[in-house]
Amino acid sequence: MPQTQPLNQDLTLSVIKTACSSCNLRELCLPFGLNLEELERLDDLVSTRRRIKRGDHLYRAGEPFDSIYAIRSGFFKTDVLLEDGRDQVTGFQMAGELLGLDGISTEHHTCNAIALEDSETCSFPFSRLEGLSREIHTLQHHFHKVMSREIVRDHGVMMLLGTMRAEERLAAFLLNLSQRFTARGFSHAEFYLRMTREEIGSYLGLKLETVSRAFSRFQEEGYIAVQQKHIRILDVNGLKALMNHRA
Amino acid sequence: MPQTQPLNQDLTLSVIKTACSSCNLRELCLPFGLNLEELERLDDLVSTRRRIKRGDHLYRAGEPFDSIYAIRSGFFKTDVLLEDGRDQVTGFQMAGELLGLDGISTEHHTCNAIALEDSETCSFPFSRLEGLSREIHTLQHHFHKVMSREIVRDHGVMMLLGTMRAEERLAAFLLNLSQRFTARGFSHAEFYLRMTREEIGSYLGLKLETVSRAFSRFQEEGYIAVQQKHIRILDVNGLKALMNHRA
DNA sequence: ACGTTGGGTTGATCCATGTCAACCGAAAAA
DNA sequence: TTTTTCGGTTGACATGGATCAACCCAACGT
Repeated sequence: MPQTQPLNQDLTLSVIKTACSSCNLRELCLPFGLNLEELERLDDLVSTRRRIKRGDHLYRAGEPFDSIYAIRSGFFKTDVLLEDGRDQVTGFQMAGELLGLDGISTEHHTCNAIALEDSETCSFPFSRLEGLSREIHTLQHHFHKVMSREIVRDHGVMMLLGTMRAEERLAAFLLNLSQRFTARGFSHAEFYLRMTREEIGSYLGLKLETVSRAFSRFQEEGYIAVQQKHIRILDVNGLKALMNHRA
Repeated sequence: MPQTQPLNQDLTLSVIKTACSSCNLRELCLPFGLNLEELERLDDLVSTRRRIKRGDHLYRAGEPFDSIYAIRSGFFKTDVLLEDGRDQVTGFQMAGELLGLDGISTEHHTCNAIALEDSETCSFPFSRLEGLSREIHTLQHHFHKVMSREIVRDHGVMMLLGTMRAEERLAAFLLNLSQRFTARGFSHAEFYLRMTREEIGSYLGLKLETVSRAFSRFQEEGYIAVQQKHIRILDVNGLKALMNHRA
C-alpha cells in the first residue's frame, strides 16, 4: 500500500469546516506560502465544497465562468470539443491542482471538466479571489505562478504532440504521472490509471490501439508491468532513455 | 497597400516619450480598458523600450525572468528546445501581444523569443506590474484575462496538433493569422509571412516539405495565391470548409 | 554581372500510425 | 448464474506524412 494521507487530528472540531488552513494539500494548492492569518482570510472565501461523482461534469464548455476550482480529492480530465465532433483531452488533473483558469479569458468556460472518479472540489469565486490577491501579495504572486505553470505545461504538451513518436509520448506521460503522484506522497512506481486507453490516446494525439500496443511493448521490454489500469514502473531509466534517444 | 497605422500627430513633443497613453496599440495590449490617470501610472512603469534586430533574441530559455514584454512593432517567434536537440516553435507573436508569461512560473524563461523582423518591445518589470495591478483593479483583471487567453490559445494548438491533418492545420494557421492581422487594421486577405516554411512546420508539427505541398494544393484549389512569403487569401470559406470537413 | 546561399518546390519511396476487424476478459446488469 | 457491455489487446492492411534527393529561384555579397 502506498502511504495514506495523515488523518485530521481534531475531527470533532472540524467536521464541517474543511478549510485551506486545515487542508493537507495547502502546500501544493492555492494557499502555498501563506501565513496563518492569510490562510484564514482565504478560508472565508472558499464558499462551497462540491462532490462530483465519477463521470459527472464539474463544468461544461460554454457555461458562464465565475469560480475557479481546486481539487480536494479525486481525479479529473478536461476536454475541448470542435463543432465537427472531434474532441481532445487537454489535461488530467489531480488533488491540489486548479481547474477553470481557461474561463477567465472569455468569462465562459472553454472546456469540459469531468470527474474520472468520485471527487471533491473547493470553489473560489474569482472576483473575490482577485480582491483578496490585491491585498495579499503572496497569494497574488502564487496565483500568477500557477497560471504561468499551466502555460509552461501546455508548451510541454505541444512539444510532445509536435515532435515525439508514439512510444516517446507514452513514456513522457507515465513519467509525468509518476512524478505528480510522488509529489502527493504516493508511490512513484505503482499507480492506477483513472482514464481509459482512449482518453490517454486523445491526450497524446494517438489512437487507442496505438496506446495499447505501446503499453504492450513497454511490458515486453521490461520497463513496466501492466495489468489493466494498474501500472508498475520497473525501469524508470529505460523510459527516460526512450525519450532522449532521437536527434 | 494595406492600411498603415496613423502617424503620431505631435512628433516634436513625443519623440522620446513613447508611452502607453500615446500608443495606438493600447486597446490590444496591456493597457486595455484603463482610464487616463491609470494609463499614466502604467507609463511610469514601462522602464525601457528595446529594439531587437531580426534574428536576435529578446530573451533565451534559462535566463532569469524579471520582465514581461509587449511588442510595440515587429514580429516574434517563441521556441522550446529539448536536450536531445529537438525543438518546437510554440507561437508567433505580433504587435500588441505579450511575451514572457511563461517565465513567471519558475522565475526563469522557459523558451526563446526571437525577432522575425526588426522589432521594438516595451518592458514591464514584473514585480512592479504586480504592484500596480494590486492598485488598479482593471489592470489586474485584464492581465488575468491575457494569461487565461494564452492558456486557451494553447489548448487550440493542442487540438490542432492532436486531431487535425496537415492541410487542416495549415488552413487553421492561415485563418488565425488573417484574423489577427485584421484586428490590427491590416488586410485580412493579403499579408507577408514573416516566418519560413520550416518554422511554420515546426509550429504545426509538420515537416517543411509537407507545408510546402499544402501551400501548393491550396493554390491549385484556388483557396489562396502564394508567391514566396506573400499570401493572398482568395476563398476564406474554402479554407474554413476544409477544416470542418472531417468527423 | 556573377556566384553563392538559403529558402522553397516537387518527385519517389518508406514507415509509423491509423483503420478495420476479431477476439478476450472483467465488471455490471439481468 | 448467465448475459451484456465496455474496455483492452492483437493482427492485417492502408495511408498520410516523413525522408531523401534533385532542382529552382530570389536575394545578397563581391
